[in-house]
Amino acid sequence: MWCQNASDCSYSQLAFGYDLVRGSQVKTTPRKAPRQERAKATVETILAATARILVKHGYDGLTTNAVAAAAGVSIGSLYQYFPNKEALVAALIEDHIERMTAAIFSELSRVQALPLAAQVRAVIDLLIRAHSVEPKLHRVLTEQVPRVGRIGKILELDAIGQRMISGMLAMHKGTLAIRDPDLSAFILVTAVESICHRAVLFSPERLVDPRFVDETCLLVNRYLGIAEQ
Amino acid sequence: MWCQNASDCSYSQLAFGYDLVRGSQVKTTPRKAPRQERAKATVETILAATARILVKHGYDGLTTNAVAAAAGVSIGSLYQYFPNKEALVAALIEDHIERMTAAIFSELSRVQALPLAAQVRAVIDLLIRAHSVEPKLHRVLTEQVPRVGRIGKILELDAIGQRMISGMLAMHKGTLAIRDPDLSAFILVTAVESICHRAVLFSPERLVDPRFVDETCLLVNRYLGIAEQ
Amino acid sequence: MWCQNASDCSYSQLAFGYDLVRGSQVKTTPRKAPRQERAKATVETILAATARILVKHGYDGLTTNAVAAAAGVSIGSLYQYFPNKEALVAALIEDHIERMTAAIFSELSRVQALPLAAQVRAVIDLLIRAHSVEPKLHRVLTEQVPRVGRIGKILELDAIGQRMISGMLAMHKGTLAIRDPDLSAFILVTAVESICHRAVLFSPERLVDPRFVDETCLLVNRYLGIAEQ
Amino acid sequence: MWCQNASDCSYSQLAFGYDLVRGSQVKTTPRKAPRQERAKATVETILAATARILVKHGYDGLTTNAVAAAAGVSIGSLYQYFPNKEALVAALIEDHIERMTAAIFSELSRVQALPLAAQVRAVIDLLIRAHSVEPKLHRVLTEQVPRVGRIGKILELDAIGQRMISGMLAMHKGTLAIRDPDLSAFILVTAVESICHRAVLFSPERLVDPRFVDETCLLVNRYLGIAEQ
DNA sequence: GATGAATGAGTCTTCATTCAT
DNA sequence: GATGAATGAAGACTCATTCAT
Repeated sequence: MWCQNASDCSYSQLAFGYDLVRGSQVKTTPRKAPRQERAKATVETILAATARILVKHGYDGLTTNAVAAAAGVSIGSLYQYFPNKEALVAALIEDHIERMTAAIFSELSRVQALPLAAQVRAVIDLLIRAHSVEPKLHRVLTEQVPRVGRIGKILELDAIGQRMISGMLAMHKGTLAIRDPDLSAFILVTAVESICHRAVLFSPERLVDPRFVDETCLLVNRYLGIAEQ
Repeated sequence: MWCQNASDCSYSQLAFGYDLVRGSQVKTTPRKAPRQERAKATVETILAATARILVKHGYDGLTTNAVAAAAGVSIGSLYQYFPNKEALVAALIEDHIERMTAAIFSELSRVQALPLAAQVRAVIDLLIRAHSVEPKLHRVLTEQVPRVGRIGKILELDAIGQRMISGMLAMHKGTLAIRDPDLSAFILVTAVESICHRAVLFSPERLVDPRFVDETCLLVNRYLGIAEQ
Repeated sequence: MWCQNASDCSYSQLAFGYDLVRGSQVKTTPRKAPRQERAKATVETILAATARILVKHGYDGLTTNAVAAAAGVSIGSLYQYFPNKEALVAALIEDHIERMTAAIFSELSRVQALPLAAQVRAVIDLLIRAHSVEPKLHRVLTEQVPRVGRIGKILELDAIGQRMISGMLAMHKGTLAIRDPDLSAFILVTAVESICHRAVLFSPERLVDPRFVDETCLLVNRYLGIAEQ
Repeated sequence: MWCQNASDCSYSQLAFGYDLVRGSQVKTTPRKAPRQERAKATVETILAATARILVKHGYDGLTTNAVAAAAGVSIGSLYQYFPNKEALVAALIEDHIERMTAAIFSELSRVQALPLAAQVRAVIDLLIRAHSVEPKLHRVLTEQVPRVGRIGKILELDAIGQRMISGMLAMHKGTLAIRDPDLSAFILVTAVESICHRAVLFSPERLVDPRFVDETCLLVNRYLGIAEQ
């Protein structure tokens, strides 16, 4: 027998479930806000260095000492503002999310005035642009950092998107070929989001081809039964 | 026929750029193949322990000593079969991929005999089943281990899928409402794959709803212009 | 009279071997005396904060930054008055000793006028009161800070006491049942001091029982052959 | 005003109380027992080095790296057997207490057969011998390590002693000049224990003088009303 | 083949102290 | 005088890996 302890033994029998490694309980709130200009600059430098290292060496290559060195700052200074390593990444994520949401929401009201087909295209454009904010960093952040727990924020964004789209679908239920706005929203948001994500990160050459967006619009329009222009 | 068998679509020929962070140069090939039955069992035990720990404590909680202990094996024995830590994970990934591909390819020939609409549904079913093989482990493997480089393998599965679907679309180009089989394959595979992935990992409640698969089929059918039954 | 006043029994002349671990050579003399009223207040605040932290977090929890923060003073200001961390504790000890000795010596002249048996009781009362000055702080100071070297001062108080008592015993040698005043002083001071110390710190419930002091007097009186009243 | 926060502000008002710095919650149980002879030797060496450093540099001079170096062992080896620094000290204390109690209890039955006056002398002799086991280490352990919490063990010893003496006094209540065996036990144990403690640690020259023990016996005998031989 | 004791480079983190503003 | 940003030496602890038995 190749198994020692009785509890959830064979890995082929691993229970079905979703809570992975309970989010590290470490507090990641910044230790103190920089008051003087000098300090603000220091914090900026540190975060920039963190991003650089994250992109270049991945999460595992991220050490506080390396960050401090890359930032040209003493390790002590780093810890004046960030209580621990995760806090660095958390701050970066916070920042990144803010930029992405800004990229999206700043345009959103303008989009809502458009006819449906134009809305679809506009949203896809926005998503691509949002994913293009700092693609390399975005990739590391999404692929390697779920441990920080803070990544939940990114998932929340998806949830928000789903709710918005769901609401919108419900509004146009009469005109659209759908039954369950919620379900359709899940499918659409997931599909479009991951198409944009992968295009930006793994097939940037597709982005220059105008047919790429066209085709993605087609996917959505045909599914919803929106007349193609 | 758009794909003969699993082996000639071998992902070892694909060069899709998934290697992030200069792939750790560490050799991960098993140190020696276990000859005796006893040795084979040992290797199994070790891999099972690796999976258990990975699921329970995440990649960061994975230590060779912990694996050895959990496997009830001395650390020395572990290193007899695996040259380093990465090799453990690599072997697990290899294993996992094999199971997933097996889940898919074992049924594929049967699928190819079906009419188009039925094929779509069958493939989606297969994908869901494949993602359900070991969901927790699958999640850890996809979310936390891209560093091993070897994880690219999992993503390459997508590339295989794209080639297959692209070939299939090209074959039916006349009947389908598409222009660029390659582009459409990218869009479809990405969309469907991520829908299955997220459903299995984050919304398992959706899986029990039969409308979920229906709706995903709709997405594909409408996009391709396949008549709904 | 066996002791004129506090100052001529000054413990600065005693050389009782209490210095454990080569006494840290750090100078602990205050950096500069606060001239202005405001500065005096600052010093007070800092010392108060030091005491608070010492009591709450122990010697190991005492950090200069924490003291400054607790005192509502910048770390820079702290170093304006105290050259280093030890100096903080040293000042506190100085302070504490002064209070304890004050508690004792202020009453001493009054005590010396009493008959022997009453003197014994009065001294024991004084000791208890002295140990009760700031019991928590006293405990931290005696249990955790011998390293500062300066703490020896607290122990030297015992030596003062021994000299005083030795002198007194010598004076009454005729009437008392003792042979070696020095030896008897050592025994008595050690015994009574530790009884008071432990009662205050570990068995405060004993203090409210009047028989506690009675019994301690008995120990002394019977040993010395003083008639019980 | 020199005080910032309202809660327990002025240190002259510090509340009366006895729980000092809640005992560090760190687990100090040895990480694994050494199985091979080689390992046992390693553990011994490490503890010996710990004692040496403790005596020479005090608790604050005790660093795990220093211990490892002094033991001629890698830092890793140290951590194989001791989960943290406190564990080192805890083990040492455990050891020390065992030796002290052994020194006392091995003789105790023999003592109980003696007449009262002889018992007193015998117990005092035992206490002195117990305190002489490793005086320097004993001093560091009692003066500087209360933080480890484990020191509570030493206090427990006192409590045990008090109960024993209390019981004994109760038995002879008729012959002895005492009222409250419990109170008298507290006084006697505290007095005699600290006399032995201080004599051994600070006045070893007294130990060679036979009158020292005589006089300590006198203190006890006269207090209890035991006839001097 | 198996064992597990030993290794030590490498990380995170703290905190006393300085010094430019 | 006061401030608080910056420093960096130092210390606790981990874990992949080796190797003598």
